[in-house]
Amino acid sequence: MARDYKETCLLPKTAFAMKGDLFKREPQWLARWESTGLYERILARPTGGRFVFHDGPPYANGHMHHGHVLNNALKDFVTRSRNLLGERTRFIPGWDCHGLPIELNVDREAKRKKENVSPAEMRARCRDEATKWVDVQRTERKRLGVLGTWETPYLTMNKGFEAQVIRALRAFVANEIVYRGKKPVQWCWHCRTALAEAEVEYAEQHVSPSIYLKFPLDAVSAAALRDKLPPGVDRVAAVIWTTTPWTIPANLAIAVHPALDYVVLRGADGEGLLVAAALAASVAKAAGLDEAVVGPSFKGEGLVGLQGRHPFESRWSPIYGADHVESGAGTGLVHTAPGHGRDDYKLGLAHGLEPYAPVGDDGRYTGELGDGAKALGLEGQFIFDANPILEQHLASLGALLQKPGQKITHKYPICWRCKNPLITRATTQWFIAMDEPMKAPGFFNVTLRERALSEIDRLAADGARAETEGVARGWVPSWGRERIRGMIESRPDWCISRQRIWGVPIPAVQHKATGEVVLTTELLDHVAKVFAERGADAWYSDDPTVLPELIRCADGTLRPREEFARDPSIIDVWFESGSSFYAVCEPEPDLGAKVDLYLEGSDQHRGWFHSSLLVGCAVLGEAPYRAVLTHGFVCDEHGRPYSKSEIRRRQEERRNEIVARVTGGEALESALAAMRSSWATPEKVADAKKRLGKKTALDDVALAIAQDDIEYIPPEKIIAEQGAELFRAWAVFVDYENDMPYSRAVLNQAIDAYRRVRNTMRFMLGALRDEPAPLLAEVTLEPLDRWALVRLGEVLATCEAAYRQYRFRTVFATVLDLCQELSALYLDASKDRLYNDAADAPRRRSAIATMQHLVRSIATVVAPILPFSAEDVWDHLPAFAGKGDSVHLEFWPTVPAIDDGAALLTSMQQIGLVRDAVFAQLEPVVQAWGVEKQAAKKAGREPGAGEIAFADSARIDHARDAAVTIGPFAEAERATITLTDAQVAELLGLGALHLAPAVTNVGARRASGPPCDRCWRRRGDVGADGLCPRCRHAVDVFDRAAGAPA
RNA sequence: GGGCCCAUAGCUCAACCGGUUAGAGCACCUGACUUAUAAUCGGGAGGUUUCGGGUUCGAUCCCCGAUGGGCCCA
Repeated sequence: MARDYKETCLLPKTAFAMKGDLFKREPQWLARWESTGLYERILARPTGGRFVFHDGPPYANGHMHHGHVLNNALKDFVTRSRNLLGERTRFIPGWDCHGLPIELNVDREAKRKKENVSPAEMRARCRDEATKWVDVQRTERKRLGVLGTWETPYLTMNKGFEAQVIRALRAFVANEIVYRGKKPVQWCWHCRTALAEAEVEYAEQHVSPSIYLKFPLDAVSAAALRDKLPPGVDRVAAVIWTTTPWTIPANLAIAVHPALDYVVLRGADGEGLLVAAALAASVAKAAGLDEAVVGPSFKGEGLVGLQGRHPFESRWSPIYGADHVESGAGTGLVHTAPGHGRDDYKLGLAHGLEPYAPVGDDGRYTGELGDGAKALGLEGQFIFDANPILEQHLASLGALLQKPGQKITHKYPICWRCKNPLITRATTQWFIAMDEPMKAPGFFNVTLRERALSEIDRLAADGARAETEGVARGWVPSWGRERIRGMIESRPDWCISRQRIWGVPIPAVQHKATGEVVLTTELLDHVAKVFAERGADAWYSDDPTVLPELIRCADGTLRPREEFARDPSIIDVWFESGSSFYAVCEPEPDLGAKVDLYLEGSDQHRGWFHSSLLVGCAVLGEAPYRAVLTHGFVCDEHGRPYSKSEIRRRQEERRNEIVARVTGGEALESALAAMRSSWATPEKVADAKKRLGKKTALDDVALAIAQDDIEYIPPEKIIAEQGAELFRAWAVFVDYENDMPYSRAVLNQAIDAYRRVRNTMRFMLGALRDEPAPLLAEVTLEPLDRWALVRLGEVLATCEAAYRQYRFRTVFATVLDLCQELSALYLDASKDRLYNDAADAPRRRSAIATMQHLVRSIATVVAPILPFSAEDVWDHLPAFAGKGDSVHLEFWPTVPAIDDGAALLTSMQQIGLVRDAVFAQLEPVVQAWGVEKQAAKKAGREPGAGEIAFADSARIDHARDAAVTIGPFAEAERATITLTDAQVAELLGLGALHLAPAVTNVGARRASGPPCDRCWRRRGDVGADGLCPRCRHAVDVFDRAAGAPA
């Protein structure tokens, strides 16, 4: 019996596991990186440049959700890749700690315990609450593998940060664009505070009253419309439509669009109803009229200057022209209460109307109400409770066009925190003027809005320039410009005050006697110093030294601080986070106020990017960032936002559908099939039916199916069960510029891609067999190896460019592509020399030197994306000169120049064509062999009894048994292939290949001679011992090394 | 209702300026191998580029409109 030569073959050998077991092992790497000070060591490396990245602070409340995790993964890709490319990049994580959600949590807890808490104590509790969540989120963010200064993050509640916020505010004051004014703001009567734009949410299905209300025109006004009346009409009323009857007591005017067409509609009892022509029919319908009889139409400008009588107050509501009036819904005449609406306010401002808002902090009417409303007993009444009272009253006055009690379901603003409906209410607040010239030296009297807009454009222009250099700067993607521009263009003045406790106080003071309010740079300078030492809590202490001894009033007189009271408002948290570049980066000589990159979700065009831009423009005179990169949102496979509540809603929807179909008589299978359930495998259906048979309620079974079908996979579950690396692989597998699909199926695809890379690395590590490999310079490279290195060079160039443009997907896809190509071609073709050549054979040395270089380079390239696995590879990569203890200490890999690189690429391109032709020809043969083998197995006989005929009738079991002749080749084409026929044959896994210009097609026959017992190749040179000379030599070498001849 | 964006194979993504027959991978079907084996290699099928118009010699790409979806606002 022949010797089993398997042990003499140098088969792959490595301790690098096929299975990552990442979830178990990641914490070990994290611990190691921390204990060896990896982050500091990365930064300590000598580099040519530096890159300033600035973390946008997540809110320190609750656990991290998918969006946060994605965002953190992308940020880590940035930090790690810039460091890899030789730009020293720090990552200082931060948290947004002040603000309403935390305060409300603490408040709720205090109320539950019926405690009366002082502001100072309240703030202390809020600080504890914020600290608690910072700790939770820090653990979660670190677990993802994000590298950074986790022990010294920046917190907006830190003393130094608070002081810098005051200094940022100082810059606005110095620019003379901070003012106090009464303006309508979005107000939450429950939380008793004004809300920022970003704090407002919208309820989709809010139910409001819907009333059409008549304002009878005075005699003069009616006379002006005399020739517009339809027959049978003798008097006219303007008709408005509103969903907020509670604002009627504050009505001061009616708005029409000057360019819109209006008509008088004949109402009941000969009353004329003034409405927009386009809406006459719908108003008639609402009023219960059988038909819409109208007079001649006329432009709205003809109405300007007329007036209607308020239904229950003794005053007139003048009609004004306004562009915001629309003809899409309502009546085309808009009820205007300048104290309760933004457009209303603007219109009132233009015509000298007060922002009249007789509603208090708590949403109850105040004594400012008119006599008519007071007579109704509305004073002290909660406004939403007043709606039906008002409606009833208006109906009794005959002022309503429709029957009372009509409702409308529409989208309505609600408080982000308590979810109660918001109201618009004029209050006294601190504002930053968007359109006042900035007066500080160096700001050239440009308004904040103008400066912000010009900065947006400057960034865009710079981005376009950078693009031609293959770098990403400015707005990335470029439509970010359009988006933020629209917002800055149309935004109102910035309301920066909030009537809450947990935040940075607005350090203004009010003179107790005169009522004068003071907010000066002098005052702010003093307070900033105090906050820097003692924190903003000082504002809430009794200590008088928080204020300067003497405070300068507007007339220049200095008054003692005892005469002043401190402003109880705090600053909008968006102002704080918008100042983060100033608080975190500006003071560090290593960083500076100009940040290279901000990276957040596209919602931050209104949030952090926006507030940072405004603060930057008033503090620095320019945008604080050079590039703004945005990502989309995590969605399910239908493109819907991926959140726990959304998924639960869809699960219930699905359950209901299942229940409805089954109770409707449909069989479970067909119901599921009709619903295209991916879940409905026969086994599962059978199981479900069994459960139904056991009298489990249909509801429960259906819900179980739905929950299985539409699965909610929290990020911590992926991380705990599969590893953070796989979440990172997902993040890089989908396109973050758009919405990112997230589901079990997509995750599995990302995991498969990851495995592909991992296995390719594993094979090459196996080829190295845990032994140091020769360096490239120490071997004579085979053409195939030179080709692999040329390909590596191409991949490195692509990946470097991609990293510079934050196209992480491209990096991963390119590496994955290389792995596929190496696996199918290069590695497959190298197996023979790796396994069967003698250990020190030049061909084999060439291969392992190349593979060592490939592994090392690929691990380094993917390290920013897959830091754990890259480190795993590095750990298993045999030592070489200059090898550091972590892949993350590496710089961007290089490849030696390959002289005949271009020729090799051309060759491989040609060989690709040859390959396609050969495999296509061989396929039916191999296929037939497979069929024969299975038939033989079934019949219980040896395969091959019926010979597979091909070409010269010799059987071909495997491609390596085939000797192929392929043509036609022009001599010129053949000349572009710089490899020999034997080399090409090996590359394709063929026994032999002859590229013959003269032949007109592909021909294959069985390679001649018996196969070598060891390497199984038919080369026609097998000796009497059953081995080819190459294997004979290899076995001799092996035996000599083993010291024992067989 | 408004601003910005997205739509290519069952899924995730490609396709330089408008230019040959729209490409990969996964999944699917199928074969090989047992010397990468919870691995690897070969082959196959799969597209009216969401729909409707327009510009052009030529449109996935440019323009207009519709539909569906997202973010932000009202």
